Amino acid sequence: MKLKEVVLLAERLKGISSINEKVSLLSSFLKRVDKEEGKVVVALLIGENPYGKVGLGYQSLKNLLVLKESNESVEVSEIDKILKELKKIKGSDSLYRKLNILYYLFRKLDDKEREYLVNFLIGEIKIGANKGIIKKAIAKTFQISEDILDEIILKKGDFLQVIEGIFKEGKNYIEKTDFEIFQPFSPMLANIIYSLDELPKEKLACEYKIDGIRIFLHKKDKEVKIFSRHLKDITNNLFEIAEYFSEINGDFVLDGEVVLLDKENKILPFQDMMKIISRKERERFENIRPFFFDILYKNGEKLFGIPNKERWQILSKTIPNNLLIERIETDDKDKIKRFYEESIKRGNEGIMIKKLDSPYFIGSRKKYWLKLKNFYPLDLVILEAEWGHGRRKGWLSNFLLGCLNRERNGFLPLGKTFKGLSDKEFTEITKILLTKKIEDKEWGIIVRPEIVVEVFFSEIEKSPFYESGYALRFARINRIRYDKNPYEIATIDEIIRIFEEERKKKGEIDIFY
DNA sequence: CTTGGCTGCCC
DNA sequence: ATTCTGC
DNA sequence: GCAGAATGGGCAGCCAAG
Repeated sequence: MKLKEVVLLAERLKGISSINEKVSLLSSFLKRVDKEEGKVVVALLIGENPYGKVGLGYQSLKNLLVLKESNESVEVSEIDKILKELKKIKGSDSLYRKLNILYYLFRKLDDKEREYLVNFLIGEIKIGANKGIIKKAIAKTFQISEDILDEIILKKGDFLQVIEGIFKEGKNYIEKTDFEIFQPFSPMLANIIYSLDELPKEKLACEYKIDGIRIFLHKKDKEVKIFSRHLKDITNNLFEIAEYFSEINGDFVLDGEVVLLDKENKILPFQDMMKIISRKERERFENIRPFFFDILYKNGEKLFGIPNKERWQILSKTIPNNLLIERIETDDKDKIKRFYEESIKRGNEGIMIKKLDSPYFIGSRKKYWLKLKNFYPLDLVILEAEWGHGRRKGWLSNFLLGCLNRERNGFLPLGKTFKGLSDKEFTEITKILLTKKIEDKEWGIIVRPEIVVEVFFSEIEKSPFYESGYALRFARINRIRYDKNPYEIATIDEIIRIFEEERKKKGEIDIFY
């Protein structure tokens, strides 16, 4: 199979909107793909390097795009080899050596192939045929039911590994595949809600939502491995937890969240925690603290399918109780409200709300888990706006927000947001902002600070980048305040006040014993 | 040896 | 991580 | 109801350049 054929297919897929049509085109294409090439062809289509990220982004690769066009044909198996090679290159001059390999490859390609490969390497393939569509096509090609395929992918946790297995072994692969301990799987995720009125009317589990790092802890005999939300092995970053658990009875897989505590057992702010935890080498930290809320495997038995309530009971009997997340089970909305308020008071992000009878759905965001998070409103002004890309082409779609400075005669930046506006509002705000333009830039425009927007955000962080010294976390625009002028917006003193109050709240936390 | 750009990965 | 949109 | 696209702040680590 030639690379050119894959690129051509991708181009055709881009132009098709019907899912069925995409699937049948893909399916007839995949039938022509050799057993050994299956993995790399699918990898090219979904834009995921089977050997992992190679440390090259657009800035490093852009020069390869301007080479003189050629038209030799390159086999996908050659691409496969090169991807493997790139992954191995490390150390001094590595950038040069990587680009050198790519240079010899790119010399043989035409412009379309080059553009495609660059997008592939930086993880920006967008042809409207991602894993979901490929899954349907594979199911059709190999006559496997979609549900079974789903199950296998979730159990193995690695999409391309499953694709390779199916190409090489067909239906036999399906029969012998099952969940194994130490093999990470994607986390179950939650949908956001904004008010308790959105709750289903039934008895529910509510848990504190702590602002830390999601972890999966696998243990068998004395061996422990810890994985992150994106399946990275972070055992070394959390060695204290691994050591602690290796002495606990039983084999199991746990789902939880980890934070650091200061000397008074208060949770450190997210930024401070990241500074310590993400270091490769660091001193032992006594107050590293995991909280667990789920168990998916115990002593040889998989627990994905049993109800949440039962998993919680098993979890309670498996680990020391002070490592369980704070949790209540109730159908009383007032109780939930008080639980939420208490969680916020203690400096947490909010609460998780879970259906008691729901299984653990690996890797999917369904309605069985909900999250309710705290946020603040502020009126701010737009200082700059950036042109959007892709489906946002032609709109100003990313806005630098500012607050008033102390003397009330200027504005200070607090970070950007691209969230909250509908397509219609983007059209509208683009028109308005263009009338306020001071200066054209390659990336967008600088505007007179006159458009006031109401912004919701979850937290204020210290910023080493923005002039104000602060930045908003998870900012989104709630509405355009046509009624307000820029001298009525939030001041930097207000920002600092909220920041300090938040930190004080963190000081109030004491759920440890 | 220091600085700064880029990447990957936390949220 | 959040948000909106198209299917 | 879900997947996909567009894009946020900030950290450490790695490498290139000065």
